[in-house]
Amino acid sequence: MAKEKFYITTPIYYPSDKLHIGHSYCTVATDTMARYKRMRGFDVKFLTGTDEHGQKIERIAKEKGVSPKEYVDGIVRWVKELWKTLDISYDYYIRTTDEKHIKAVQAIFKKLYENGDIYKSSYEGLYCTPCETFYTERQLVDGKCPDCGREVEKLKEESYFFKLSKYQDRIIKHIEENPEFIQPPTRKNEMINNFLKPGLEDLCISRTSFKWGIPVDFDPGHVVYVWVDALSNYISALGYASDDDSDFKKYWPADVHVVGKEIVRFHTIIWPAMLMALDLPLPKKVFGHGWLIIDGGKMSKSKGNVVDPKVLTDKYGVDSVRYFLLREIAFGQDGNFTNEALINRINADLANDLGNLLSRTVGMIDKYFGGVLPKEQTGNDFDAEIVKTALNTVVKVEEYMEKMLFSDAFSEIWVLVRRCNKYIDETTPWIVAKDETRKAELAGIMYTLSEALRIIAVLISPGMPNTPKEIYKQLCVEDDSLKTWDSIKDFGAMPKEVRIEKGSVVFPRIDVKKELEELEAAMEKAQSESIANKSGKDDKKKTEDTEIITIDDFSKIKLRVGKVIKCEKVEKSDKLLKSQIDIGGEVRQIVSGIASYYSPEEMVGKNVVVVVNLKPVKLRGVLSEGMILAASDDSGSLKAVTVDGDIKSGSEVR
RNA sequence: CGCGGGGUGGAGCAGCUUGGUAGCUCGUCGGGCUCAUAACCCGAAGGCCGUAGGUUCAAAUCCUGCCCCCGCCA
Repeated sequence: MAKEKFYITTPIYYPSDKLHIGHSYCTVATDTMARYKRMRGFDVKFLTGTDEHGQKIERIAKEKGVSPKEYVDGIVRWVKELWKTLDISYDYYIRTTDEKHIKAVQAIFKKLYENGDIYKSSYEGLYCTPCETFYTERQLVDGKCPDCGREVEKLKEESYFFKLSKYQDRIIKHIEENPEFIQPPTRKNEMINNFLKPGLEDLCISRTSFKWGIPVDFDPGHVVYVWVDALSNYISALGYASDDDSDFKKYWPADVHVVGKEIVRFHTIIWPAMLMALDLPLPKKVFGHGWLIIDGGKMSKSKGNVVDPKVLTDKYGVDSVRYFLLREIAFGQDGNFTNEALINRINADLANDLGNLLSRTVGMIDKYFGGVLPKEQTGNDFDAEIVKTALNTVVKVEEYMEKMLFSDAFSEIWVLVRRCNKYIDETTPWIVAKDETRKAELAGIMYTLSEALRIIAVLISPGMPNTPKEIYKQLCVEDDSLKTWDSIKDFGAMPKEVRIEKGSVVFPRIDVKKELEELEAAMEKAQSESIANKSGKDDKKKTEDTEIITIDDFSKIKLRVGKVIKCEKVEKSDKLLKSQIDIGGEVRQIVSGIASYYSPEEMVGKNVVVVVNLKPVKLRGVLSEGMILAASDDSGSLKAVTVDGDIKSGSEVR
């Protein structure tokens, strides 16, 4: 009998830069679901990839002096490495620059055009000529280009439009009638109230203002603009509109598109409309997950608070990082990411609870039985409780996994882990071991623990692909049939004569304080590199387009010499120093992002230049009443502006 | 302005759809145990569930006003 299919996808990521922990989060979650479904006997297709066209990439490549393709090739190599590191078991990697994809998109575009779902008109938008980019009113900063700060102008461009409005009612109906379609359900209201109810506007789907895209084959000069290009990946990857569309016939429609909450809209409105226009079935489910919040704010490259997943996996191992992402944050909601939370989670759950349980079990079998349990075993009063808990855990985990509630699933597994630790306390094997006549009883206790550990290993395998291998190794589970999901439906599948092979500690305890410092330093390094690159570029731009100001403008800025009398690190911040600065009869507290360049001790005694009439702000909850001037170059170094020789604090700088 | 999310013991969260003992993890304190990775097990302290009203025999849970935080990604 043919296996039931399960088609699951991640978004295709935009490779304008390296990916961060947020992308990893999404991909790890999708991978976990894919692995779970495979274990449950599904014929799984797991797709991920990259969305490689567009103006931004064209521009970055130009700045770097390489072709767009060369540029994305480099990033894609890096992305694939990252997925390898994180043990992502994708079945296919789609690149929008693949020939297969390009052909499919052109075919789709043509079909939509021929069906009358696409028409040619003109697109009017606010255009920044130097940046060659259109912006919407809302994107503008003070009515100017958000990128370079210059004026934008209204400009018309000839474009193709997709008749999104035509499908509005059908989409509303579909969403209303299929409560499962948008997950979690809270996102549904947002879509309906914000976009569908006010009315959909037709969608601009081609551009002439840049070249790096898929050409509209019947109208040279036009390239397909993001939506049709990117969203089509889910079917082009399956061979839609190609010579071999067997995969498409087999796997479409997708069982679930896992996406970030910021793109739920595209997947629940635009994508369904496109599919309706193509007369194809809609995906069964779109799951919008939340964001990882860093320091209370959204993670973004411009904020410089991007977390590099490789730093973490290098230090703590893949399974630990995967476990943290899946367990700490309720899928579908935003969640805080901090190094401290990561380490605490690893210590508490993995080292103390699971790792230690394995270690003490294996240790006792070794110590009391020389590594092999005898066949003669008797049970005890507490066994029933373990069996009940184990079987119940399997059922609960299945329920949660089906709903992609990974955090709840793991939480449930740990109920069993803790129950096992408690079981050891209850049965006191170290006392039983002292009585030679109770050997069978002791062996029974060890068997129960071993079997429970095997079940735990199977349960965690979708989320943690490596740890089970180590557990099986130490418990000498070689038979693959004991590693399947079906094998944990009954307690006791494992042969009674458990053998063990002592191994290394699976999750070593982490010294929180020491590790936190090291980790911050490592992150800091990775970060300052990327910030340096970025600010270097920006600085150059600024020098070039420096606006001329009058002496009056300049005199608005009050600068004074200040002596740093005290300086310390801002708690829980990697970058900030808090200085008390004497600006002549007044001591100001100023917070500055220079901790990577100066130690607090170095700052004390310096005569720095301070902007004294800057509006006070709170940085990380610490009040900053001014700003210390500093110079930085594109190699990433930074030097505070100091005064040549001694001068009274508070002297005005002009 | 509008829209969406959120405000629950020191921290992070669950509970709210289907009103009726406020739950979990970490942290703190006390105890137990010694097989184990200074770990494990038990117990305790700590919450007027943002705020003001309303509905109800009964509200963290439903309704209304207000305050605060986060996001809005064409």
